[in-house]
Amino acid sequence: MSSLEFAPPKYVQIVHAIQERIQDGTYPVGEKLPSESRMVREFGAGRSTVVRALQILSLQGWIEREHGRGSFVRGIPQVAAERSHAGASAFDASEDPKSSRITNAGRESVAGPIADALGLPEGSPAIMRRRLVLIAGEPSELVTLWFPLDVASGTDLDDGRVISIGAREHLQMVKKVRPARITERLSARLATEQETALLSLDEGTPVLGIVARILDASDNVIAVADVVLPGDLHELEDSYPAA
Amino acid sequence: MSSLEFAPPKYVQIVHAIQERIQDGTYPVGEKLPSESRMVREFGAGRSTVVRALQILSLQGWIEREHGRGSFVRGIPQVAAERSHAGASAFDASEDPKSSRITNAGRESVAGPIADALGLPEGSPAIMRRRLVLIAGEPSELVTLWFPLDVASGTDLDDGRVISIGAREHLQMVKKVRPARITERLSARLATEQETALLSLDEGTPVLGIVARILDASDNVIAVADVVLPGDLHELEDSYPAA
DNA sequence: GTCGACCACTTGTCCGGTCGAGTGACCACC
DNA sequence: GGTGGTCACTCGACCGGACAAGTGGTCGAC
Repeated sequence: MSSLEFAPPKYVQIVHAIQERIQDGTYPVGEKLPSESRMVREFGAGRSTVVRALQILSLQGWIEREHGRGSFVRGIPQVAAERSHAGASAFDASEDPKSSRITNAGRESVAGPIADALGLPEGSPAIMRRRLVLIAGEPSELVTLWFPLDVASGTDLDDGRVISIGAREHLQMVKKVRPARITERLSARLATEQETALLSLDEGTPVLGIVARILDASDNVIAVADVVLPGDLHELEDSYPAA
Repeated sequence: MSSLEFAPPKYVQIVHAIQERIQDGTYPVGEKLPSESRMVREFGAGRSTVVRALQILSLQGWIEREHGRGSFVRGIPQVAAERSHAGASAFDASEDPKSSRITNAGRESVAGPIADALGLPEGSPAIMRRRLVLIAGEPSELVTLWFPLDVASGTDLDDGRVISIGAREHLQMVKKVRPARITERLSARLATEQETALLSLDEGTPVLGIVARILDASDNVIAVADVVLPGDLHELEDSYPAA
């Protein structure tokens, strides 16, 4: 197979060329790019092809286009450091016996924020699956996944044995449900007695508590992830543009 | 002035028309949109104008385009509920005496995470501006803004009097600095003695601690916001797509 | 029933052209 | 020195055309 078969479209080639020149300093931050008509000549392309490339670079944050003035280098866009989305991670994780342990699984009654998150009345039954995440063999995080009965029926989620592919994959495979969106609530509180015991914490240790609802495309709850992160072990990071 | 002067570009009109039809059910979710050439005829536009509109709708998540098949309705994109960005809010807020009180302001030495965040050696001087946020007259949040000396010079930030427009506007006006990006670190910890006193907390109260770096377009730190949210009063919310 | 060819339809890429709107520099006039 | 007009340059919107690549249905041959 000839390498010609894999040539990206011209507009993509222009995007890449300009990105490289910004990265290697040929086009310094704050400076003006060559005009569209110069680029037309340089790249041997049509103007709208060049414009298409420039519009993509503008959308991505590499450059800024000003009507009547030209295009200016903004710089290498900082890829928004993807916030460690604790809820998503908890739901997505595979169950590796080297780094986690299923503490229990089965049918339980829901209460408080979990009942709210599942949209069930207090005391309703749901399927619960709890695991302790270990780092270097030490308890680091407690994750409890909750599933509505109808979602969990026909799966192994209520069984204490390891599902090595993890709950999400298992659910997708067996029930064909796909998560579309996740909403999280996050607070600082003191660890409960149970959490203190399972996580081997000191009495009165502050934790980050995260309750994440895992929703499908129709906004039905397919799972709730209850994540407990001891304050002295965990810090969440986030990065976003200023308005 | 004739209303014609405010007519949006044609491609924007097409975007809006299609959005409305998706919203009112004319184009149901999952169904196929009319082809490009049909739209050319309907909207009396050029094909590339129609394509431009469709590409925007695709980028926004309203539709999905498949080569050789057509365009399909995805649905009304869930606007990611903007996470309450505590760091940004803290930096942006105006200083309204009805809802906040400046507790102190002036030159201080930096230490620990604040020194790190400012990129200064331990013990270096910086300008500090602390305010207590009140809700219904009760202490609710403690915000300490830190500024490098060079950034704060020539401003009123080290003065305890109220800057009603807020630190950010003041800084932008006086020093022409513009924030471009914000990075946050967030943890659960116990309130310090000072925080306990200022916020009228019980001993040993867990708080959400947020240290936000406010960066300009060249990634220089223009401010650090140190935000303390008592756990029993505050909960952060976030919403994001599942991968 | 299966497979391949053909066809109509569809989107993807690319080109070239025109006109409008905006910017900044320069020059003439007051 | 200030103001207004002009000009060259620049990007924004829009059009039309051509060819490539992909999809799905139909039909004929085996």
